[in-house]
Amino acid sequence: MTEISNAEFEVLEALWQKYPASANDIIAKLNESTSTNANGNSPDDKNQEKQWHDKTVKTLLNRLVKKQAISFEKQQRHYLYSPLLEREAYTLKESTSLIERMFSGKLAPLVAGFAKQNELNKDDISALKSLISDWEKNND
Amino acid sequence: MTEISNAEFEVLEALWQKYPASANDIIAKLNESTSTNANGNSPDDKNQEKQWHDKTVKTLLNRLVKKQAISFEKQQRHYLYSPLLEREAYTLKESTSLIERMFSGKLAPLVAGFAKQNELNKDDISALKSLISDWEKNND
DNA sequence: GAGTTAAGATTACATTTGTAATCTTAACTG
DNA sequence: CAGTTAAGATTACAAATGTAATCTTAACTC
Repeated sequence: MTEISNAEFEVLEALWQKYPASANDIIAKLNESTSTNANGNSPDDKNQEKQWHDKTVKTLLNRLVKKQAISFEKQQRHYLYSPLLEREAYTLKESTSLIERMFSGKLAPLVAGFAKQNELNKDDISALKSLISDWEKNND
Repeated sequence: MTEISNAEFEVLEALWQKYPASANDIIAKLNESTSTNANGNSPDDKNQEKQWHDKTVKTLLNRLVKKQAISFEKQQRHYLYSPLLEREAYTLKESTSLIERMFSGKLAPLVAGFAKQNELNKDDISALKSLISDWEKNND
């Protein structure tokens, strides 16, 4: 399958969150501010969430259809899109590819890089421990 | 700084392995077979290591210089290149970026994805455990 | 039913990327 | 020293990508 570009991935993300979805749903989701807006941000602050132009998103939807990453079904005047690609499958593929390319396929060096640069906190560690103990439960 | 493309990254990899290096050193390193050649592979088997054309590599070296990822010093007729970018810094940046984009910045979900698809083996687990215990030694 | 919208389709266009070929020129060679 | 060579510089060019604008036309509106 063809590669999904970064911009296409963001559109897919919006779709994965809720589907089937119309182009407008997706555009709206992409443009809704993800920042905590409940704290009196002034309108001109630096909350520069990228604004997606509707034509841009439609182009990307088209490309995703061509790449068979999403499908659509006609609904009156507009389409309802759905992902054909599962998020988990995609993220695993991308993760694997990065780890393959930069860490000879080994996960530990990636984690080690994080540790070394103090990018790990207590939560990360306990999450990892819990994953490990799960793994050990299933592989003894 | 500008982004490093995939092909550029492979050239950088060759340079990181040994530098300073001439263009020819780098081309040679890129083209040396990484597969286990000690087992009587026939010459026409499917060991299709990508062959790098020298012009291609030189273009990429040029682009890396422009992107300030590598430097060079003139040496008689040719140049000796060296990385300006550290491998660890680069891989950390890329890892962080991927984790940011697909896992909300959390490392655990990436690892969980691996675990779920049976991409983890005993070695990975013990490497992770060892990283964790190191981390805990330094953060108590 | 005629006119207006608005969805999606098609076209556009600059940049980046992969992949080289050609050009310049300093350096080796006889 | 003149000729040849080979490094790096410059140019090339198609495909992918980000980012839209324009075109078509089916569907609402009056």
